[in-house]
This record gives sequence, C-alpha cells and structure tokens, in this order.
Amino acid sequence: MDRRQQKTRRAIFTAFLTLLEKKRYDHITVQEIIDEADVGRSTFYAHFETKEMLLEAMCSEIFFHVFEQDPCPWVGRTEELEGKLSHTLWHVRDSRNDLVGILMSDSGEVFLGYFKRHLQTLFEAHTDAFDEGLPRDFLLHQLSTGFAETVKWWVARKFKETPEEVAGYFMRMYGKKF
Amino acid sequence: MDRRQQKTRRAIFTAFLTLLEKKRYDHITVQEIIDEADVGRSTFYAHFETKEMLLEAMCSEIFFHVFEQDPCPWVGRTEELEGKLSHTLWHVRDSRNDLVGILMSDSGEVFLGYFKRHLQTLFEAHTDAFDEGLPRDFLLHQLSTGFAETVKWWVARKFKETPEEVAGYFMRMYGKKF
DNA sequence: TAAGATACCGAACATTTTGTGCGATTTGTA
DNA sequence: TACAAATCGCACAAAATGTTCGGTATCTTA
Repeated sequence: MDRRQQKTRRAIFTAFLTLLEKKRYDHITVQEIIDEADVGRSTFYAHFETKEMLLEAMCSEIFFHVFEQDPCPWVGRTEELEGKLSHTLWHVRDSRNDLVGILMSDSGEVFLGYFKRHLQTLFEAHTDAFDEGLPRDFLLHQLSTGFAETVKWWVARKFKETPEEVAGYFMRMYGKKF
Repeated sequence: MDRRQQKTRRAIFTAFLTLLEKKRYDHITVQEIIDEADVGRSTFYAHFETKEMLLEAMCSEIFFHVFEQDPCPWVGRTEELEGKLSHTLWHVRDSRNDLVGILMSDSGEVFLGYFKRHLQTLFEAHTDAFDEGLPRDFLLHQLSTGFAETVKWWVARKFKETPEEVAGYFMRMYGKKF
C-alpha cells in the first residue's frame, strides 16, 4: 500500500483516538477529526465514507493487531484456559494506549463485538471447566461477556492487578467449584 | 401536568420506540421522530433539547415505571435472592413492549446503566450467596453485568424460558457450588 | 531519472440536519 | 366564560455532512 495512504490512515486513526479520550464518540464531528489529523476534507472521505465506518475499520485493525497477530512473539503456548486468559490480559495491558480509548468510550460495543466473538471461540474448547449442565449458548454467552466485563473492570482500575490475578478472579468467579 | 403535555410526551416516546425497532439509534433523526409522532417541530424542542436527552428521559421513565413502581401489585415479597431475580424477570417480560426496543438497540447502554445500578444494590444484600473471597467490587460488577447480560440473552431468545428457569441458570452459573 | 499514476489539498458548493423565533390557533383549567 | 398555556407551522440561521474538481506533491516503475 502506498506510503501516503498509510500515513493519512494512521493520522486519522490517532486523531480519532485522541479525540475519543477527550469526548464522547457521538459528539465528535468529522470536521474535528479532519482538523486533529490535519488532512484535507476530501482526503478523509476518500478513505472513509462515514465516521461510523472509520470506527469499524479502526476497531477491526486494532483487534487484529492485538489478538490475531501471528506468531505471538513473546509468549509460549499453553493448553490451560487460565493461562490463555492471562495471555489475553497481557495483550490488553500491552496495547492499552490503543485500547483504553475504545473500550471505555460509548463506542466500545464495536470493539467489544470483535473481542467477544474471539472469546467465544476461545471458551468453546474449554466448556468442561465450567458447569456443563447449563445450556451451552447461555454458558458461552455469559463467559464471553463476563470476561469482557472483567477486562473493563480491570481497565477502569487502571491495571492495578496483575494479569494472573485477574485471570484467577475470573476462574474463581465462573469455574467449577468443589 | 397538562393533558396536552402528557399526550405529546407519550406520542414522542412511542414514536421513538417504534423507530428504534426499525433502525439504529444514531441513524434516527429528530425530524423522523417528529414525523412519526406527528407533532410540530418547535413542540418537540419545547419538550427535549436533544435526541439524547429524549433517550435519557425515556429510559429513566420506563425504568422507574417497570422497577420502582411502588407498591408492586401482583407479587408477594420474598427474602430469597433467586426469588427476587425471578421477580425482576417477570417485570422484564411483562414490560417487553417497552423494553425490547431499548435493550436491543445500540442505545441500550443508557437503560442498562439504570438497570445495573438497580441490580448492584439488589446484590449488595446477598453477597453471601457467592464467593466471598473475591474483591467485593469485582464480585458486584460481575453479578450486575452478568445478570443484565442474562436478560439480554433471554430477550434475544424471545422469552422462550420461564423467569424461574432463567433465574435458576443464573444462580447455577454464579452461585456457590458444593 | 523520467513518466505516468495516484494521492493529497483546499476551496467551492449542494444537501441535510439541527436548533430558534414568533404569531396564530387550539386546548385545558379554574 | 376567560385566562393561561401548549401546539402548530413556517421561516430562518447555523452547523455538519458529503461531493466535485483543478492544481500540486509524491510514489512506483520502467
């Protein structure tokens, strides 16, 4: 892809993220994004048809960059669910500069949609760690939304706990108890 | 309150709910609400400063009507948490005409905010039914968001299960297990 | 390095949506 | 009935969106 395109695309993304930390998504105007990114008006519309499609593209790109980048450079594979969750939390904390604005804003649902679908596939291989007497779709729905909410709780607490502690809380909250 | 005010207020609310079932909140224009409600433009703005404040007022009113109407006419009090949750679910199903549009739309967070705060106070008196070794704010956050998500799951399934079944699923998912 | 392709700029313009003002009319309340 | 208040609807201003186009800068590749 042309360097110029990458450059403006990135300028628009970072401008958007900057604005998202200051004010609500639906109060941000295209003009503000253009000004903050310092690009021409027609240039913006050459890249994104609407503000909404910008959000969608940005969430998609960040999600892919954070969670589906392959191979993961700094972590060994583990078969344990709790290890996988810790791993996920490491990624979240590692990318907090990109994620916090999106996760905490009123536009968070778009990114969370990607995240929850990702989590659902993750949990599908581990339902035996939980109560198998529950309807499977209920169980998976609760686990994925529950972990997403765990992340939001953690972010709101500014990552005070370690990833391992948080994953432990989650497993203790949702896992089988004997 | 003047009958005329009540009438237009109601007309605007129902128009808004009607539109919310057809299209997304942020794609609805004030003009569409005005047309659907069949009220004058200045009349709308005499009632609500913005579309957002209309949403806020509507969520507040519906929440109060559904959950804090006192006394509750058709149910006996119970001290059991599971009974209280079933009771809540009865209210939800009973008011589904008003709630489904709001809960399922992209504007759902406003109503869910009221709902989760309500749930949090409800759970505060019952934390002994859950794992007390977890941080209290984590526990309460998970329970309130978890029950809210349970409701969303149930709504999406078009109330296929009974309130008691759903409350049972929730308790089995989150409650102490021995 | 020269040529062609492509992206950017920025200003102008049309359109849509929002929000306000005001006189005339209708409706509610006392 | 008489007064108060809400509604209507039209006109108008302001803001935001989205498009077009000619000139300029930059990239790619032959």
